[in-house]
Amino acid sequence: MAVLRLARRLRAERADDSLSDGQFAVLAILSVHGPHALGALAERERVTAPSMNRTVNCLESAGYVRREADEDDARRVRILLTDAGIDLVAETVRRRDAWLDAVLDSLPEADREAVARAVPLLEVIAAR
Amino acid sequence: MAVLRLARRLRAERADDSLSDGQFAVLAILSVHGPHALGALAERERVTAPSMNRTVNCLESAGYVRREADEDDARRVRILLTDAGIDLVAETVRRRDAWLDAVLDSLPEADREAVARAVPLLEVIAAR
DNA sequence: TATTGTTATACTCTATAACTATA
DNA sequence: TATAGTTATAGAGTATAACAATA
Repeated sequence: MAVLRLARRLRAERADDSLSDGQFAVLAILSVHGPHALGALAERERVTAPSMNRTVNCLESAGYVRREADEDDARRVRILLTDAGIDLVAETVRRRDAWLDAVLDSLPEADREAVARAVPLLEVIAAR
Repeated sequence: MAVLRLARRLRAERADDSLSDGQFAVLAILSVHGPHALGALAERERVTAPSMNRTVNCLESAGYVRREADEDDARRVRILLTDAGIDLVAETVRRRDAWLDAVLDSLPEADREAVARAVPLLEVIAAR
């Protein structure tokens, strides 16, 4: 329950309220893992290709991603962040970090260490 | 990121795939905090009254909640879990616990303790 | 013939506005 | 007149089915 509640709180801290969670998730993937084909994005987010196509269209209209032709296979497209997309991700990370920093600063040092020790374990659990 | 990912993984462990996250959240509230008026449910979940009304209608049709007239104020309704709703919450909790138990069992004792120490801190952080 | 991306269409969830009944 | 709940209608987001281009 604590994890579900905190996730909800974190999602509220974003840099552009006009974008949905799913749209942000795509920007985050592109930021961390680099350019993707449409199908690869759909698979990572576990949505259908048409659904991801719509999400990418929205992000493209907003100027946060662009499509490039794939050099080797003309059927495929490369979807990548624009400069505006890179900035938006950085700003959102900055806001979340700022919020978390403020909360963590209010905790005693021992509690901060306890949280820090648990984070890699949560990563392991989520990966299962 | 770890929290967001784990929350997503946990939401996947449910006892009835035909119900949405929002519908489950209402069952969880009724289970933990008892019967609620429609407006109180809407406020807790931060959705509008019409939206919550629809959610409650779905849960009522599915047989998981029922409406009772409020004794003191004829405008209000009491929304509460049916026996089937109580069972569904218990089964979902059981499944999530079983999944978490299996994952935690694979960790060394020191890691389990580290996770246990962090949980109340995540509660505190999420409450901010 | 299979694969990648796209378009067409429908369904779910949420929202705002308007309505009913009680206080 | 204000409040609690409901109904009517519209806007996102996702899904399946069908289509176009390429391998």
